[in-house]
Amino acid sequence: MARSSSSGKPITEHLVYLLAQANREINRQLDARFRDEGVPVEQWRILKVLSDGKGHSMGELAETVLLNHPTLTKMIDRMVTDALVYRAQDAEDRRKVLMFVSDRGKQLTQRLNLLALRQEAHISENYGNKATSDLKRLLESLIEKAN
Amino acid sequence: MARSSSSGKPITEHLVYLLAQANREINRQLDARFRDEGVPVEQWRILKVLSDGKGHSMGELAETVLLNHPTLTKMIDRMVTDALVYRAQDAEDRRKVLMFVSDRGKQLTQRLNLLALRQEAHISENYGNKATSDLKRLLESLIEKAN
DNA sequence: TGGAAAATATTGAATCTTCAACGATTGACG
DNA sequence: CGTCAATCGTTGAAGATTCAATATTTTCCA
Repeated sequence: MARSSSSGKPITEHLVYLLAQANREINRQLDARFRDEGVPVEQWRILKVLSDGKGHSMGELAETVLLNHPTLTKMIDRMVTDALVYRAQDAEDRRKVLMFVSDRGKQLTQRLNLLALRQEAHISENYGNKATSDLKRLLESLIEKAN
Repeated sequence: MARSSSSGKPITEHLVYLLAQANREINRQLDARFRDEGVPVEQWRILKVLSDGKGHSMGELAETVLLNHPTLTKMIDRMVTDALVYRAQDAEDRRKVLMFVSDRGKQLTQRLNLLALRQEAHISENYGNKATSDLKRLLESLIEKAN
């Protein structure tokens, strides 16, 4: 006890560490499922958001896909090169750029959605339905409070 | 209902997204607290693990601080430059490099630990003691199952 | 023992991300 | 109206991460 006061509690007991660890692990597993499609998880997020067919501005998109602006701009550049999405200028506010998903992008999105749903199902099975939904609920409310 | 089957459930309902979002947010807040010390959260993890005074090999360290080997090697290079840690060859197994924290590193670690504990306290307050410990418990068991 | 295979850490090149600065457009308001 | 500040997205340079390949040491076992 004497010595442990200076070293603090172990890192594995910090929420910030547990979140990082869980995130890393789950993200990795999804990445592994996406391997064949060669698409990083971030691009799936982008595609998924755009798949409502409406145009989304870069700013809004950056916010919801958890990337900062310059990172998103360059990731979108790559996706445009791959013909997954395209840009259009917003007529209402010409500072804005609206992003849309292409047909090719839509097809890819569906394949990725399927892989993601399989992962969720796999987690629910191994980890338990209740635990999974409890965890989600807690995360949602943590996120809400954190803002 | 008709249309939503092709678009799948919203991304905000995916565990993998909620984890990413929560992790990003909490990590950011800690980073903000570390701002004055100019130390990224990853370096705090390294310092904290090393602060038991024992030598830790690069492999073991990489595992527990959630970095892959080359990333860790280069981050350690920077920390050596900043005189926070130092390397020593393992006498038992000369393939291994053992990492130790310096005195300067120890002092920094204590300051960072304090900031991290304040964050935890702040979260517990705003988010609730029970919710916090429930969340931790669920994360721990998710991580366990995921391996 | 000797030599192939595995384990450990590092390196260099390529890729990705971030930071600070910029250009263009819109909004605010004197 | 005119101009000054704020918003939006992009860019170029710097910094960090990753992938594949390498060097070194140890382990295994024929």
